[in-house]
Amino acid sequence: MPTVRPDLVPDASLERDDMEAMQREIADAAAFEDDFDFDPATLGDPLAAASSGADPPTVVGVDQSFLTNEAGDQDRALSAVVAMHGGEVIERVYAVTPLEIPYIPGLLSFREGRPILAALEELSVDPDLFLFDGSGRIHFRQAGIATHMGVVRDVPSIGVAKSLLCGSPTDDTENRSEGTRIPIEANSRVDAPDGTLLGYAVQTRQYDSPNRYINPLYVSPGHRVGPETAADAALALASSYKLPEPVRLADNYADEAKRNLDEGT
DNA sequence: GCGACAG
DNA sequence: ATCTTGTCGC
Repeated sequence: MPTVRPDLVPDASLERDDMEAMQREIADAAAFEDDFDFDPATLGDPLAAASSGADPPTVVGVDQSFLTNEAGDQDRALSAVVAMHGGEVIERVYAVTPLEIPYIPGLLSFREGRPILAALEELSVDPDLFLFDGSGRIHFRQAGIATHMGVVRDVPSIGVAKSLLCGSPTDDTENRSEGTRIPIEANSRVDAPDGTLLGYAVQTRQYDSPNRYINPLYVSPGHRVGPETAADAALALASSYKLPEPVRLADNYADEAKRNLDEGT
């Protein structure tokens, strides 16, 4: 899994304008349609995959936690990576790297991209698909963190966000039933023609009760995955929880590794 | 000037 | 993201 586009590796020392210019380049280089080798039908049920003889893809979830120094400032990012194959965790790695810039909406990958790439260096298995905690094409310049990382490594990737950065749902997304997907289209805030399909609000889980409900996930193509497949994958990989299993476990692992480091200090 | 804003 | 107890509902 080499870095195919070293020229697009996020550089936190760039000026804002240059970061945005790079994001437009990334969006140009990205493929927002299916282009992968594995059979997407094998994503959900490992049993079906096994009996069909198809080899399920190695799916890698990525998430971050943050470490603070003595002064109480967030100065390091901890990137956690969990690799799964046929529903089983086959590898977990993490990396800690210094943080260079604050969180700025739209420029997340310039804050978290380096730590993520550092963690991916530690990974020994070959990923077939990345799942990131954040947006892909649902982004002002169609280059969210899932798109950025996917293009740099040229690995199919999907963005899974818990809230909507930009774009507009074509319908009410509140309190929908499990399995529902509502299109998210480009609006005036997005660098794409109005109405361009950017992704979906996907309801992976829902309660039965009438007086409480779960919010949807905002799923979008990162690279080499179309919007339908991105939504399909999120639904197939979410078993008992709202988040798809690879990202949920990466989430847990990021917290666990952080706790272990804090205790040793 | 006002509003919106992944993690 | 992170700081955090209790509390509501199944």
